[in-house]
Amino acid sequence: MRKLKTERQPEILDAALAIADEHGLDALTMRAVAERIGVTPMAIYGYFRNKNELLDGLVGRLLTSLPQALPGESWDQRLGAFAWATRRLARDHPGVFPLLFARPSVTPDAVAVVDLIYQALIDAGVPDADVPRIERLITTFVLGFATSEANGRFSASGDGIRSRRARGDFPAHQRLLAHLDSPADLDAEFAADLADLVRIIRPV
Amino acid sequence: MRKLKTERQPEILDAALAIADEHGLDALTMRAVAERIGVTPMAIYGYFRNKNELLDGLVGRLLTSLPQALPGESWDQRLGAFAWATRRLARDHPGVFPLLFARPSVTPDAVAVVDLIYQALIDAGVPDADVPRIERLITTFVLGFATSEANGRFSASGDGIRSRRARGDFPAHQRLLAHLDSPADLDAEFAADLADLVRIIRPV
DNA sequence: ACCTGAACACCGTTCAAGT
DNA sequence: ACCTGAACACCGTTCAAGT
Repeated sequence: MRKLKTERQPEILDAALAIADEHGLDALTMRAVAERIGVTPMAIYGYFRNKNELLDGLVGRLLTSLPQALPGESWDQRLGAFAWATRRLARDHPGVFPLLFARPSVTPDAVAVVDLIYQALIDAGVPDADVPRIERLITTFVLGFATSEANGRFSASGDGIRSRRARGDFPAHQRLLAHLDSPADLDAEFAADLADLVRIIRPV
Repeated sequence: MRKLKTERQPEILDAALAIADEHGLDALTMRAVAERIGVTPMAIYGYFRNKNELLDGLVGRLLTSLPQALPGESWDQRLGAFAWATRRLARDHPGVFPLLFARPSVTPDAVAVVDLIYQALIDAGVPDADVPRIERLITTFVLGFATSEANGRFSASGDGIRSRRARGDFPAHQRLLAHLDSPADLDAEFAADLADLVRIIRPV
């Protein structure tokens, strides 16, 4: 198992991210990355053992770009900052973002993010024994929401499609017709969801 | 745009699902599917326009296998049935399940599932205007939880890895050490999460 | 009406060689 | 120490042909 070079790793990840952002995840090939940094495909293998490790590197890159906690912020401010930053990440990098769900992240970058959330929950008064569960609850939702947006899972149901389906034997759709095709202000929806989730956390 | 044959579609989807279940999503190639049903790769293209449509078919197959609502069940029974069935689906088909997040599902199968949840929320007393948002909130979490499990996002943090990371500058991890490596009874955790979410729904 | 065969333009990755 | 060139074993998909 040869030792990997690290010098040009950031440059390679930059190129990979740019390709995915511009042309989608499918266009992210070793050959394309190589061409972008002006090198032969095989040169990449000096820096990443294979494509999977390159994708892991990309996930790490996304995670480190999340904001650190600022001193003096309240726990719900810190939680909100994390949530909104995550969502913005998905909007900025819709091609790569879903990888966060696919690859279990135990890199130091990932742990740092988790630690931030743990601390916020502790400060909120969540019992120690419940903190890890609530952390998974929150991040699962936030990641899921952001991934849904990145993949178009929400927007595809707007735009008249769903209401057109409302005939037939979908009685609840029929009843809710007036509420189905709103242009879906996802900012407001996300804010409302976060408020609901915080109600779970907040000590009674 | 030639008309597709439909006769052998179920047979093809069965084969595709079996391959993904047995050898993972990466092994699901047109060539492998063809071989499994004893046909040339090009024969598949008579039934699915391309590989993407075959994957869409697979998603549809998963959705239709979710249980219908039984008459006489309370709204939280119906919601719970959906949630647990979804999670079992992810355990039975970890390779394909994450596709549910990737592909916006507006097929009749998908709408049927959504309609079931809409009705449960209506019965729970959620105001009509809030029902679509709460539906997205619930399904995003349930799908996210099940996908996390299927992808090993949760289990990878158990098994000592996380606690080993707890040194260094991760103070919250340090404090929670005793609670980090529990073998993670995910059944109990999922149940607790659902109970918390139902508290959002249940009218005060 | 349904399927096959051969071919094309790609992949990720290996190995041995070059400077 | 770092990179290249050629090759291998795959992909999805096209087109024209077979029965």
